[in-house]
Amino acid sequence: MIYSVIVDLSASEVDRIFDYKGEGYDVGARVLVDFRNRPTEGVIIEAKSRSDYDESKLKTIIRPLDDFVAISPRMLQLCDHMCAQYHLRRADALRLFIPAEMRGNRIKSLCKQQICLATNDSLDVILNSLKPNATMQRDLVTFLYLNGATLAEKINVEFGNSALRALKQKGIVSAQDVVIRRMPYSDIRSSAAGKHSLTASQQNAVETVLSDRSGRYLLHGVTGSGKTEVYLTIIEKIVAEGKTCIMLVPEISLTPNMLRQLRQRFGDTVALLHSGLSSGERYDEWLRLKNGEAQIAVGARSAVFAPLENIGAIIIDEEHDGSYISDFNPRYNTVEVAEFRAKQEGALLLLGSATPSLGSYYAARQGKLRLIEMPERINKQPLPEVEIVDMTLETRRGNKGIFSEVLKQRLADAIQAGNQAMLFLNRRGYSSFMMCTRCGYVAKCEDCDITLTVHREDNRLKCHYCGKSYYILDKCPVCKSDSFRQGRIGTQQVVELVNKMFPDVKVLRMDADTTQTKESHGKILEAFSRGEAQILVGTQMIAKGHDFPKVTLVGILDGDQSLHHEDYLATERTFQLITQVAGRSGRDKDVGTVVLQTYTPTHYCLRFAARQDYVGFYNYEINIRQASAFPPFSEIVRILYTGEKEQDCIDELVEQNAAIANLKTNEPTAFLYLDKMRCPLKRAEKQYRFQILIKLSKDSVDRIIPQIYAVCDAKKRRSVQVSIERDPQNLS
DNA sequence: AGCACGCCGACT
DNA sequence: GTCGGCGTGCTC
Repeated sequence: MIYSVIVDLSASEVDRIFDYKGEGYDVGARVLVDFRNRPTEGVIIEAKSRSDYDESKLKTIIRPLDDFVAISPRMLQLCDHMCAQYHLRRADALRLFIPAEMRGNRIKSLCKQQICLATNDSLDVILNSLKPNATMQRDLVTFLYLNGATLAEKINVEFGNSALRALKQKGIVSAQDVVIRRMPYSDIRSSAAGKHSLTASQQNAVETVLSDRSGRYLLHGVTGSGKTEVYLTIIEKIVAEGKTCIMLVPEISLTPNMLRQLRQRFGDTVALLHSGLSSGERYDEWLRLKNGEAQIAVGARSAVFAPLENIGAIIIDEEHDGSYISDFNPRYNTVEVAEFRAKQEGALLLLGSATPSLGSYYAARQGKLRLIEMPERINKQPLPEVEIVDMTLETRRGNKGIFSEVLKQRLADAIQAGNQAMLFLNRRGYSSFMMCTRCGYVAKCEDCDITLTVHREDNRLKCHYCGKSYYILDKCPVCKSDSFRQGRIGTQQVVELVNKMFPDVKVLRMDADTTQTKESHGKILEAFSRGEAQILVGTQMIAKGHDFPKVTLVGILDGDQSLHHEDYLATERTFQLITQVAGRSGRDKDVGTVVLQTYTPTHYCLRFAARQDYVGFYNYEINIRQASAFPPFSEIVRILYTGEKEQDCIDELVEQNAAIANLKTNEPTAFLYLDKMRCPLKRAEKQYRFQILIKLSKDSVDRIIPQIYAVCDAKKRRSVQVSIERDPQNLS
């Protein structure tokens, strides 16, 4: 038999099929092959009787790598689809389907010694064979008789090693190695959860979704409307019917919360998959799904590749969230992958959000998704009131600070009342740049075209792109002046200012700098939840999904920040972010308030966000998209050229641009836009960056995309990397 | 990716 | 003379 093998090497030059001889292998199995005289891992993607290659030169597969078929036929199909859709290398796409630790033979099953009784005699018989004064041994035997097999480590602690050794010697007990399953967050246990009563709109949502088990739904529910309970009820129903489910949340930090709720309901049938687990945990959880021990997979975007069969439902919470789009090799869109899998399996697909992406809501309006609205919070709590504060007026009144008078007052009120407040600023560090006041020199990263951010805690300048850190400047390297001006305020400085305003109030900060270690994220949130601090300052990290009943005030310090980017997604993102942040306020009995500070108070995005009027925003924005032919009315394609040699990048770009211009002449109506340019981020991590931007009419995409891929595949220079992004989320 | 092959500059 | 730079070609 001839087998087509994809070798596990990530390079465009080996991204093709290599044929090997062998006998008795399954398609989808991982195998070891001799590639270029070195043992290399690969995956069999096809079995055939003939090869196009000279068959006498074929090598033989060395051996199988696992005792099971790692990738199911359906997953191979998905892999094919993704390679065609996103122009991925096979090896990169295949890696998504297998936990990393399986590659390179790195799996270590956790083995521990287990002790059990070696005879079937009754307890009395065993005890009679022991000396009456051997109390430890008698206790241990009794314990094992009552409790059954127990881990040796536990017995050593409770009964001592000598008793155990003596009993082993006598042949009364025996030891064997057992494989222990590592369980992430093992402290989160199932508990007897009471019956959950649903509100009328939750009930309606559940019934609608379950009415068509292979339907596609968009659940639009305002913040605090109880979407999670809808998800859980649906999962309960689907699992009861013997099917499996995938539940996705936007980021790792939100998994413990979702896991807790799932384990409470479904116990050990839940498996967690995300990159924050230890490698052992991840492998064990993956295997539990693979062999059917667990039926529910929960996790961040990679969990969409959970090795489940017979899937009944795929649920994506906060579907608008940018983290569902992988913008790094391999690039893919989780929602699209989920759609493909749901279709394959005849499963239902449920997208949920308080602020659906424009594309999803448009699809729903077009009837491609069934729209379910949950317009009210549970128990009819009002949505928070949003006050827009015009910061230009504050400045004119002489207030140059970052806090408006209104916000200061509201903060003081909240503290006085013993409530909690959150301050949101999407800029970490102390201040955004350091500039010489005499010559205008601004400190930049050596490897990136990025101005360095001042960090006061460790007194360094840091590049927020590559992470490189530098000494803070005491003299301007150009004109030797020692006078500097600092840029816009970041979260570190906000904490400092709040401490000055309210010296007795405890403040916590949550941003990428304070959440470097694995658990720090949860620790900060728990501390705030327990009331250890009254104010939480943070970046967009604090915007998502967390529920703090005592928060009655949310301050958005710079509502404009993400608004005035020139990319077409800026307003959509700003709306989502502000709505999500505002939704943190007033989740319990007290009405929440939100103070939204901005220099452009009349901007439609902020007006709609302040009223939490998603549909109003949608209608306005979708008109703009239609008028300007931006997605979802077209598709943007970006071809990115990166490399350390600037001229090589330019040469490659110019050649390929000519080829694409050629395509355009043949298909003038397909190309709504075509241009080449240096990227706004000119250089990153020592690599120069250039791009071709293309806007394709929706109906021509499927025809044109393969032609564009072909142009890029004809790349000539080895020093240049070419990557293609469909509907890129950031154009930097 | 990773390695061998092959062709030019600056050293013991 | 030769050590070593990295452009080029190839892997079933």
